[in-house]
Amino acid sequence: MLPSLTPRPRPLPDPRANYLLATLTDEEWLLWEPHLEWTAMPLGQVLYESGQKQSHVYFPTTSIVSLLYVLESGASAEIAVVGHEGVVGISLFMGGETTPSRAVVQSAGEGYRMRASAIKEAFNRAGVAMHLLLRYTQALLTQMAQTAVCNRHHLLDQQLCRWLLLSLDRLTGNDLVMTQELIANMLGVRREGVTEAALKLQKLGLIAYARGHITVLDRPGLEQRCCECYAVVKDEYDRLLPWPVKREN
Amino acid sequence: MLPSLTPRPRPLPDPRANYLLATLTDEEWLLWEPHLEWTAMPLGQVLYESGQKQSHVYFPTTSIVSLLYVLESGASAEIAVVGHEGVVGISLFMGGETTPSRAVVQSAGEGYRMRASAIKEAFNRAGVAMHLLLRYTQALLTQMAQTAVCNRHHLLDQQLCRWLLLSLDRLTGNDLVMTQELIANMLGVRREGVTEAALKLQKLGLIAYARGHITVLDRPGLEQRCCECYAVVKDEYDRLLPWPVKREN
DNA sequence: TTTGCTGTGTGCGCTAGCGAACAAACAGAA
DNA sequence: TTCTGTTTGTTCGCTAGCGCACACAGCAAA
Repeated sequence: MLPSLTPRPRPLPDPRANYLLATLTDEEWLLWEPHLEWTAMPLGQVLYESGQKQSHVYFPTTSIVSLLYVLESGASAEIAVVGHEGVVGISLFMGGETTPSRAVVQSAGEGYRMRASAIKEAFNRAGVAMHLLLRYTQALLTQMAQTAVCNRHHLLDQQLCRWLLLSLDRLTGNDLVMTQELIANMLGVRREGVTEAALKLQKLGLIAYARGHITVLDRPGLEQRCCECYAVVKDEYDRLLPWPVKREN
Repeated sequence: MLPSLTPRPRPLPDPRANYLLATLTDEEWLLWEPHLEWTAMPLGQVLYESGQKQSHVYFPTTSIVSLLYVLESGASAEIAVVGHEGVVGISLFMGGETTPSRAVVQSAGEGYRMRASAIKEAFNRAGVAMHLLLRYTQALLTQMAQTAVCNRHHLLDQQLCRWLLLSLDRLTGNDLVMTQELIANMLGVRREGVTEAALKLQKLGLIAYARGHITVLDRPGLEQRCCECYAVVKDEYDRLLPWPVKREN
């Protein structure tokens, strides 16, 4: 499925399908470009493990990555999701080197990666790129905070809607390849709970579910059924990470 | 109780009771010091409102500040707590200017504040101070993430322990001035739930509770009864925000 | 075809926490 | 003292979600 085996002189998929890479100034881009390495990101790949030193940051283009916390008990919960709008591995430029979370590819696809040393150097030039990365970090922070509140107060149905919408925003098309078991792990709930919630949505005609393949049929309906959390996060991403109006890449 | 009414030529309480201010290099300190303004932080004071432009950052010294999310329904939940180890208002230097959360003084005390323009200027010098603030931000991020997981998976009893310990770490002594009603708001649960949990801890001899006044009697016992979340966050703070060994202020 | 595996649907009893209503203890003011 | 408002304790029915067990459907390999 992935064209990773096909030899190509220069990766065809545009690195600048990633928002952060796309909105670099031309000058910055010239400095970044040589350090970017195309990489396939297959489902389940662990980009970094909790507390483990990270060698690269990843800029997803067509993939989605989940940031997961895994508890001693084995229970887990997603704290944020990263797609083509962001970067995985912020602790490298934030200065912590590691974080107590795990990053797993939740939806297979592609992306670009950059060595730790290169991103640090780029960050420490302290230019527009740094401020871009910092604004992204704040957006991520908002997502995490909203997840915390959502976990506390909202029904599983609503959380599933939020999760579907967040994932959908990071993909092209209306399809998700994702078993209920995996969704349950992400949301930190039972698989049966997801089955139940998904059935409700299906009966409402909002989604169609078939053995690890979800199709969203009625996005507005999904948004309506969702808790406010999705909108808050979305608005904050839009606010903090706007597309420049002047430049056209 | 607070000496805010006593006229004083220069604030006696040391600004450098705040970790971030304390670990500035001497050169940085000279630049920061003129911009720091002593401020009383009474219980319940709102330092910033959700989505509202912030005029200052606050460096608590003897106070504790809660970062709260308030939902449309009126329900709320604390996503992180800031004391003498940190700063309130990171969105100012992160570049977002605002965040969708609210900052409320949870435990009365004092602190220092700095105008938005001054902190931005200090941050944009891109020196050690910037990296210090960024490491703090990462620590805060960890706290928020852990809160999200804790909200999902742990019992109220354990969460109360976590909350007590996190608060205690940010104060001197073993006393907290805090009604169960307020704690419930912070944890995003019912007041009755807190009553029940607090009674359990009291019967175990871990705390003593009396009309808005908690005394921790057995801290190790509290830590033992707590979920792992407290330790994870504590370790991460210690790792990211170490006291310099060479310098002695 | 059988076998086996992976997903999904269902049923059941159980529990933590909710919502609401109310009682009791306490503190400070009149 | 009495009054009043605040804080804490207690009860009761209710529900979302858990843990467990199991049925069944789709699919692929043997």
